Amino acid sequence: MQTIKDVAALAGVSDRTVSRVVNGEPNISSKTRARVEEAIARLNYIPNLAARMVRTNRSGVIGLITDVVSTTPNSVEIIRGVQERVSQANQSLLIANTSGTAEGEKRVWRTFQEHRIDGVLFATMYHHEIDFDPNMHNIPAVLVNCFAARANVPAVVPDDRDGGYAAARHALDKGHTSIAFVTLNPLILASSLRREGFARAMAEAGVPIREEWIVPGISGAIGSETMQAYAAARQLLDAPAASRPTIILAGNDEIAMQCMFAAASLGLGIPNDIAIVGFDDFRMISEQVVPPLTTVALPYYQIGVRAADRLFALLAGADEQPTVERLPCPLVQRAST
Amino acid sequence: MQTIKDVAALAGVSDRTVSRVVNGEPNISSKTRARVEEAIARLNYIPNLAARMVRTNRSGVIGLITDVVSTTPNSVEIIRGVQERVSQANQSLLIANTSGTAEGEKRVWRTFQEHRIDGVLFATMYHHEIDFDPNMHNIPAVLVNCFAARANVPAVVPDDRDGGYAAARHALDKGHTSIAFVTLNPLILASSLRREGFARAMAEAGVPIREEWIVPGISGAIGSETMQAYAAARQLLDAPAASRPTIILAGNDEIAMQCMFAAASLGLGIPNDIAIVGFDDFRMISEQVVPPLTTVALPYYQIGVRAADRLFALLAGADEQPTVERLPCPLVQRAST
DNA sequence: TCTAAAAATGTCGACGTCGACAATGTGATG
DNA sequence: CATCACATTGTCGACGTCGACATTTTTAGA
Repeated sequence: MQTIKDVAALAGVSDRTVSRVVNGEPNISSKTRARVEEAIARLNYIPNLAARMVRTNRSGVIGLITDVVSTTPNSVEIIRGVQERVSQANQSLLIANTSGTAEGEKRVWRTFQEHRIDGVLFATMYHHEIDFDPNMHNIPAVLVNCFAARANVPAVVPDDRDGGYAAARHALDKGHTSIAFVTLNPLILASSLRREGFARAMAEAGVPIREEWIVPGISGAIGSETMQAYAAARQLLDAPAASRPTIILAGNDEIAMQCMFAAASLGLGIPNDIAIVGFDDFRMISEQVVPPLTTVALPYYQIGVRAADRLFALLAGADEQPTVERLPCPLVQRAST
Repeated sequence: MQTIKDVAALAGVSDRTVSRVVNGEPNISSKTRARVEEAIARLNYIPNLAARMVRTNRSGVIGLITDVVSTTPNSVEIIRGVQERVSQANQSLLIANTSGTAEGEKRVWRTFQEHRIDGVLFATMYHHEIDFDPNMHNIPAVLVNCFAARANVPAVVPDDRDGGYAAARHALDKGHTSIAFVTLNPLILASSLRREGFARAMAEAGVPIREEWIVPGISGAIGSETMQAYAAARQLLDAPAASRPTIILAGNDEIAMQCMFAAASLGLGIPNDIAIVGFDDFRMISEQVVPPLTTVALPYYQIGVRAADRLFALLAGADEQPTVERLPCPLVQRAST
């Protein structure tokens, strides 16, 4: 592999001058620059980042730790968003996942430290609170889709409350007042947040909430939950038109899909007999069900972008106050409402 | 950050001895090793990979190039499989994607070369033939979910033909003879392969193929295709019981899902009135539709594992003959058949 | 006990790059 | 034409590690 010295020899200058050209330093005569650049091109020289790093002690690498997020389809978008910014900043992205185990997490941190990464993004599959001590690893970090319990760590999360509000608001705007809510597992943070937003919108509109129409579509301990949205929806819908809901807000798109199957099994048409609103905007479902699903989009791509931005700001010493940043969840209107 | 010399000083040995301990070299007295290890632990010393690399000229980093694969949910499993092996081998994984553009691909290769990665996995979203010249970049490479047109490059792909065969075989085993096939976009390689497998199973069983029951569920130029599985399935199923198929094989799980909606819209029960077999085993769909979907699983995780294995073999100089390796697509039985 | 082989440890320098500083070239000014 | 400021280029060595080789210590056999 060619080194900076080979280039220097060919161009007839010192290696230091080549280094200056490569790094775009000022005060190079345009004639010299041209000669060096030609030599670089001719030799197909590519700088050795490792050597640079040994010298400068900055790696230009950002680490992304995921619990199992890189495994879960809906949050792959986070990675895309991060990558977008990382490559814009001419840095590289090292991805590792902990498999959700403490041992795995230890291994990952070690790898990152061996690489002397400049900063870390820590992403989780579910939006939830975690126990994260930023001082433990001594590497600038931004949390993604989660936030720190004790410490003050910058974090970027979806505004689930806002999303729940948007879903309910949409139902109300469409003139519905008989509104059911088939929720996520109540143990999940997103579940309560979305429900809060829902409740606020209902209160604002002065529409009473029918508690018996708020039922879990998923339940059980995390990690071994059961899906029961189909049964729940059937029970809600198996009633005379006058005494059943006219719209179902679903905790996520899978729940919404099961609700659609339930409606179909009862011969109810969507959206005329029963309207349905999903959550997450997981395209493979929301765009492919029949009819396509109106749903609240989780801004995963944007979350990735913002998280990367904030990390770079942190690295640049921009004194961004460490806070939890909540990104809005916009409603995507399709044919199910 | 602590260096090997700090450790050496604390342990009262030479830095070279510490290096030997760190790298597990033989011929170290257990007493010395213990002293060194204690010093390492006490100082929380972590080796500097960049420095090691400058010296040894091996980076311990594998690059994964994806076109947009890291974006697509179903093949995230590839990444998981790769990561499994990479971390087992104590290496790191650098992931980059080309966004599908030539410019992006160039950028990614440059990044990889700057990092002096040891080898590359090149993964694509769709199983298809690509134009890949292994000599161009001069880095050992294994193709994933694609294969090289001209050159002889090791590749790992799903055996779509085998999968099509498995689906048809399953239908036949269940006693069906009125078998319809709602296919992928015919322009896609997987589409023809799956269909070939289907045809072979039918021929072997001596069951004639009804050409009018083989209809595309997706069509249009790649990148701007339209989904029409729902309409296609309705047309197939909107007929008296005697003159309609008893089972539909779907080109993928999304198509299968649309077929299920079509069946429901006609008041047909699954699997009694009409059975349905999917393809891909994309869990978010296959496990959540009602009833859960019998489907042919794409072995993405295994593909990732094998690809990584072959790359390491290549790096170790094991003269694995460069061939396309096809991994089987097992049928997953659920309630839709 | 002595000797040779094997085991354990140390010394030195190079890997490719860039920071610190030195040296040279260039042009403007008086 | 001397002087000075500034632009341009070069020299040297260090970053942290490990390969090559040298030296010292231990072990085994006679």
